[in-house]
Amino acid sequence: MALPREYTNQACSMVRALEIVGERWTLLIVRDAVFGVRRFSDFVEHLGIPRAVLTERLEFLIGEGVLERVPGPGKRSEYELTAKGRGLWPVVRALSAWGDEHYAPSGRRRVFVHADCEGEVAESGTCLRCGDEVPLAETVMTPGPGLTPPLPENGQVSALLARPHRLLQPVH
Amino acid sequence: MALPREYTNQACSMVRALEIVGERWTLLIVRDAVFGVRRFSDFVEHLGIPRAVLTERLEFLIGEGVLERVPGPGKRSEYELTAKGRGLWPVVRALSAWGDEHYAPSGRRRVFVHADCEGEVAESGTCLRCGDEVPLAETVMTPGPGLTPPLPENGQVSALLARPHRLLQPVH
DNA sequence: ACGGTTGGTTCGCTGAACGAACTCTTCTGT
DNA sequence: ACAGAAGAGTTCGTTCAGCGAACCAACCGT
Repeated sequence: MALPREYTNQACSMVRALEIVGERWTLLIVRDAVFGVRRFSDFVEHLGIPRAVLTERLEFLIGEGVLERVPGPGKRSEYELTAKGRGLWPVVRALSAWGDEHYAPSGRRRVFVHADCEGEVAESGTCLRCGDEVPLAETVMTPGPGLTPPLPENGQVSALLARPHRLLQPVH
Repeated sequence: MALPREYTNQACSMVRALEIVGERWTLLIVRDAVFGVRRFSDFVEHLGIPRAVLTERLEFLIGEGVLERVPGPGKRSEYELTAKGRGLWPVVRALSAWGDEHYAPSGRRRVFVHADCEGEVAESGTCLRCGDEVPLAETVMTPGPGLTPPLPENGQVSALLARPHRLLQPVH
């Protein structure tokens, strides 16, 4: 390919979007960030991504303004979604919904709930009870009937992420 | 990687979804199919995808039940979205919307309209005028202010796709 | 009969992903 | 204060998917 992530010069916004988040691992990193993962080693553990690839992707996403590096406890850096990155939530939700519908034989794996009113968040992003558009920070992830409990060998990040929790809330 | 499109064994539906449509080119093929592209040569022309890769992707998507091969005029085969494939429309819409928002300096490139009532289709997939969920086949793509008119050297498929038309309607 | 179009296949090349090992810094426990 | 562990990457050799140009076979209009 001419340049790594370049597609053709199409006048299409989806092409632009895919040039940012269309590479292997990238959307999974964004999803994990939405779910509260913030540390390098937690991404490595949870995703099984090669460390060099993770380094490159984080750098790239920071450069594109999807993530930003923030100082964590100690001098450790953590990675946090920007507003632009949080704007990818509908993409993550739509993909998860499609996967749930076609590849979850024993029912949905995750159900998202509006924290304020406890209504379920529909695929469109609105609350089925109150009808409002549910912002990311007011969305609670709850395990659905199809979610197999995480095995110990999948590491503790998996276990933490499988517990009901508010999105964007750091797992640690 | 262990297997080509395998990620780790995560109990996550988005991972499953990405194993199907997460590879380079795959979502662009789906988008083109939504926009009415049906022929091998049209995909090649419009996407600039290597023919061998297109062959492999089409085969894979058929195997996964996202596309199906239908006989076209002559003995030519064409590729058509299945119901499962049409279910990816929210993903395409969400990605396009994000791209439009962040990478379209002179305004949105494409605006989707509800054919029946002429209301605009929001990012959530509902019609802003009548409030209904707009099915794919009743959605009309119209060029937005940010759409640069396709150049002749981009081929005639680009030109056809830039004209207002109903989604899923074959371009030829 | 035959030149063009369509729908692929073949093939050598290159670059990205892989994973295991290594480095450097910062905590933590004693 | 010091040893060891953990965190956050870097380095490196291998492998494999994507690339593009060329090739091929069937069909189509004339």
